Amino acid sequence: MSDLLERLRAQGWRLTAQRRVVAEVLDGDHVHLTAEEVHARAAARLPEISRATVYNTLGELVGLGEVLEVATDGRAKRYDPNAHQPHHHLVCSGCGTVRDVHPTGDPLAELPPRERYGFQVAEAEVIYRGLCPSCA
Amino acid sequence: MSDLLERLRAQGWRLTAQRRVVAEVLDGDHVHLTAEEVHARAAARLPEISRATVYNTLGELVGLGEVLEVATDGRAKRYDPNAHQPHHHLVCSGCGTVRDVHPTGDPLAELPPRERYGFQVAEAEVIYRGLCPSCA
DNA sequence: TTCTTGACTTGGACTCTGTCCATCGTAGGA
DNA sequence: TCCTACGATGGACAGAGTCCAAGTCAAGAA
Repeated sequence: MSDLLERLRAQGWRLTAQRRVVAEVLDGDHVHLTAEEVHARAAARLPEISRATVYNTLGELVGLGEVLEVATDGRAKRYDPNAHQPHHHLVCSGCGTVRDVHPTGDPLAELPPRERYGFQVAEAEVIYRGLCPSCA
Repeated sequence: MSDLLERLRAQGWRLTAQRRVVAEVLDGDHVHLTAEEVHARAAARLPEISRATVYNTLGELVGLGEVLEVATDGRAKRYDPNAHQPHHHLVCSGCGTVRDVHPTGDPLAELPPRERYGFQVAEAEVIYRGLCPSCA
């Protein structure tokens, strides 16, 4: 986590209380918060923090490759701090819980050239859907 | 297409001009329109059709399994009439164009039991991202 | 330590996507 | 042809996210 703050600082990021709190809120495993959730948790520590700042900061972290944006449903995007280890997502259709998962095989390698339509394919994102133990 | 209308009628669907136009707009291959786009095209043929009706009809078609909902970006959902042949999607990060693709291998089979966290996994959805020939 | 300045934050207005609801219209069976 | 329940309408509303003008402050300079 402090690694993250150091890396950001090294890239010329100005370190403000707001940015620090947002980064701290995103720390941990299997964290997939929506922007509103990030704002709520950040506001618990820094009550004056604004929604706009949370959106700005999340957008910057995504741009810097430190956080991933995941659209698990048609609703709010979720933010995943596990950006340096390749993985995919398992989502509960009932409650929306998200887990990071590591399938065998590489989906990118499984798309034959003739199925690429001349695209320069850069990445593959897999979302598994099902019911979690509590919802089943 | 008329097959679709027949199937729907067989399921007790009341056939109105509005529903027919929405179904017609969705006819074809590699069709991935947003609700607004469906509305615009439907309104070209039936000017009085309302947004609410388009949303209702799309929702019903999805519920009946005749159309798939695809969230390719954080923005509007897209509606894919190719619901009876399993496939995934290739999305251009530049212009948002979507193509249906058929990778080899089955992503579901590639998720080991210990990576399922007790979930009853029902489906896997793969989105390939890259740049289309025009955007590259 | 204090000053300076440009980057950052704020909050409110705004946009986009989608849902809801009361009312009106009509498909299709009797 | 008539009836009526199902479907359509449009306007209000809600959720998620963006934009902007004005105020604030981190961090380098003196």
